[in-house]
Amino acid sequence: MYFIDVILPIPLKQAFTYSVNKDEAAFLKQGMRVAIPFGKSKVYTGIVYQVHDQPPVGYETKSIDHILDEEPILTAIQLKHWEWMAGYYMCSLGEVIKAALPSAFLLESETIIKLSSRNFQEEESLSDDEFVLYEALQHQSSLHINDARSILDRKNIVSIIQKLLDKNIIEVEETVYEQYVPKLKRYIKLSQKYTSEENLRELLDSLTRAHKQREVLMHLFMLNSQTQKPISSTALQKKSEASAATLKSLIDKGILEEYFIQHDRIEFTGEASSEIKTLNEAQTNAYEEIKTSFKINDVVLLHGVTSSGKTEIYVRLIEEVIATRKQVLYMLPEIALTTQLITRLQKYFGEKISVYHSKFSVNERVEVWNNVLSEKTKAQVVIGARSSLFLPFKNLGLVIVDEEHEPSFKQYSPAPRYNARDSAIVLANIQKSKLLMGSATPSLESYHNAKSGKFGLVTLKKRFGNVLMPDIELVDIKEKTRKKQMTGHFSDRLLEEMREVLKNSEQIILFQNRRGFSPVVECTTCGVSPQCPNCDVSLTFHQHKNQLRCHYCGYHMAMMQSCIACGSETLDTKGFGTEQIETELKTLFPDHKIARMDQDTTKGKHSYSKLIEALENEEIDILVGTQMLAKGLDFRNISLVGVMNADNLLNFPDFRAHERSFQLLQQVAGRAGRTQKRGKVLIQTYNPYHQILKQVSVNDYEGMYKEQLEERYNYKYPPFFRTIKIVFKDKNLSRVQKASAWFGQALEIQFKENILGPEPPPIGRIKNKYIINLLIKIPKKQSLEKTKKYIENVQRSFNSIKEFSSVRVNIDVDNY
DNA sequence: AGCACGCCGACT
DNA sequence: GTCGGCGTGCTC
Repeated sequence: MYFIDVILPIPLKQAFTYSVNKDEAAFLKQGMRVAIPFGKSKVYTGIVYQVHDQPPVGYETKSIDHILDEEPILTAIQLKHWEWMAGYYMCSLGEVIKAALPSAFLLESETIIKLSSRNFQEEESLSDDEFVLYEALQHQSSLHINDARSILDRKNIVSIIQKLLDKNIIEVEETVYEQYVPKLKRYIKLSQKYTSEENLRELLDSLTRAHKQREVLMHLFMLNSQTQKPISSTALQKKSEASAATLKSLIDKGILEEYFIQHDRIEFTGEASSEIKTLNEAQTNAYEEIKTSFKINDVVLLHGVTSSGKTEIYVRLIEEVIATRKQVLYMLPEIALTTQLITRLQKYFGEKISVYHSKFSVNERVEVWNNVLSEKTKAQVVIGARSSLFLPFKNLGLVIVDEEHEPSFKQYSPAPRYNARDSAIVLANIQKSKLLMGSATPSLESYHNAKSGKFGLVTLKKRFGNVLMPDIELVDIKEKTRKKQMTGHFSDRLLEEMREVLKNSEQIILFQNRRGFSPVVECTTCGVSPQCPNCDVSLTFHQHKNQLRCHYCGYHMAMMQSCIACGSETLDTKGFGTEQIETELKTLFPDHKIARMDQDTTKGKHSYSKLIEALENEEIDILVGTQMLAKGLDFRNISLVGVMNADNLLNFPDFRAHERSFQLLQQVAGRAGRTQKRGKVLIQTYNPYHQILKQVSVNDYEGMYKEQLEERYNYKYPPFFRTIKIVFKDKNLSRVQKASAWFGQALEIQFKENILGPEPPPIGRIKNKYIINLLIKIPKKQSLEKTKKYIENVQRSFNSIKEFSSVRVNIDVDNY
């Protein structure tokens, strides 16, 4: 007897054992996919973990459905990395697999209903619904379970299907199908029998009356003489201006033959056109320093101010690594994966670059995956978002984590709640590869690691081409309001600068860290503002649709005319967002082109790049936007950046709020003046004496670092303490309170004062679930391993308490 | 996580 | 009386 242990993409920690026959056992290897029956009626895709001959005790094994792969689709090294992730982030290996594999690899079964082969006569014995289904099956040979649902227009159809099954009228089948469909491209060639000159002449003579067809043939010959490559049907059609019908009739006559070749969906056809730029002195120094540092450090942090030309240094390093035939992973936050950067890299590396991120279709992802797995040159350099660290690299030489400080490298939900930057360090270590992280504003942890000698540190202080750092000015809007020098949300200083810039026909970016028109609607009579029925938040007003929306659950309703509570029509909007700034701008500068960039205006697939393009072509004078503006955009002609209100950043209830504000403001400021002229940045605030704002205005990263580090030390936060957050959710408030209190007490026995909470987060209810948090602070000298073990034990006891069985518990390791 | 099984209230 | 709501427990 032979068995395989299979990992399923579900949050269960154990592997499942299935029986296989001798041939299967000989064929199967770790990392192949198998379709297996699971539970009463499901078929899942599992990953083979181990093939062995030890029968399990205590249960009967099922046998597998079928094998899905010829070769393993993942490597032993990957599994090792994933197991580390599962252990470190306290989740199941299955959850890691679910996040790691392109969804096209993980098939699930679907129920198909068919008419039974047996003849059935007594139609009158059927109920109405049964008869409708029966009749539908007379016309269609098989039905999808969802089809059946829509035919009957009801949710629960299982009972009806069950009855039909009992009466032997229908049969059901579970089918699994491969989602990945290779893309085939059609090519045309002349049929074999016309290769001889004689036959060919005869053929052409016979076509004297069919002008169109003759034309097509002539063009085919022409194309054939021009290139050795196969002629695609689309190219031929285009050249000869023939219709698909003409082509088809030639094929039908047997004159032409069609054939298909499998193609990758994403293909870069251009050549590497640009020479890699020569580095300036500062860059060369940094480059040399990185290389020296790599000799003793596996991880190096490159701290380079905005637009100091970090990318060129990366390019040089990548070039060097791929020359040794090794693979390179270049990770970026999702938002920075703009076409701008990709085209730039393609110009250097041509078709050696593959892109991998969530905007790509499942099929495209499978192709990149397979190319990496088989070490194709076209995937020698992969540029991608956080999930690209799951790709099956075999021979990784360099990992670059750009914009290392970006919060989007951390996945919060669902599990695995991993930090891609940290996981990449482990990946590089397993792969014996070097890792370079870069940022203009490194995260405190990374900078601390570099300062304390754990990472190498290389600094780049000058902007490229000796462009000056922007001139940053703080504007006190409290005083401006008092002196009545505000027009809407614009101070006289900001307007003054804006006019100046527009006069010189240069461009302006305005930054407002809040989307929507105005977050809150409030009744000035009774003070009530409309709340989301499912979450503990106020609804926000969106002008263009004239509706109120919840950002957490998507609930929306039409904007009301009068207050729901008191009925008076004294509704006012409080706070302000990008949409309102845009509206104000239109009245202030009616002759200028104004655009807005936020989640609402960049929903469409190309809307983002369209906006960027319009900005580059200087079709936009003023761009208003959110966070998005701060990430990796590179514009020539922006000479003024305005921050509408810096305070709502600073007042965020999080231990990183100050660090984040500094980073964000620095990044936004970095958008200004990327050419010779010195850029101007105006930051409007109610509190111009805030330390962080002062530090931003004089570019004092070092000062910010020192001060924040001290605060972290005093308040026991990273990098001095690690934290693990445990989140409890339930739709019953008192039940979560009780459950979290129980859990908290159990932890306190061991960790004493290092347990914070349980306490509800600022938003205590989302999607009708009440939330309570518990935070564990772990001193450096306390073993992380043992701490997690202890938490696991507590959780085990917790799970055995029936009263708490409905409470969801999420554990988030390094929840920052 | 799904998903079936089982028990209890609102209706054709 | 059934339909369909959700709590409970299991999956090799």
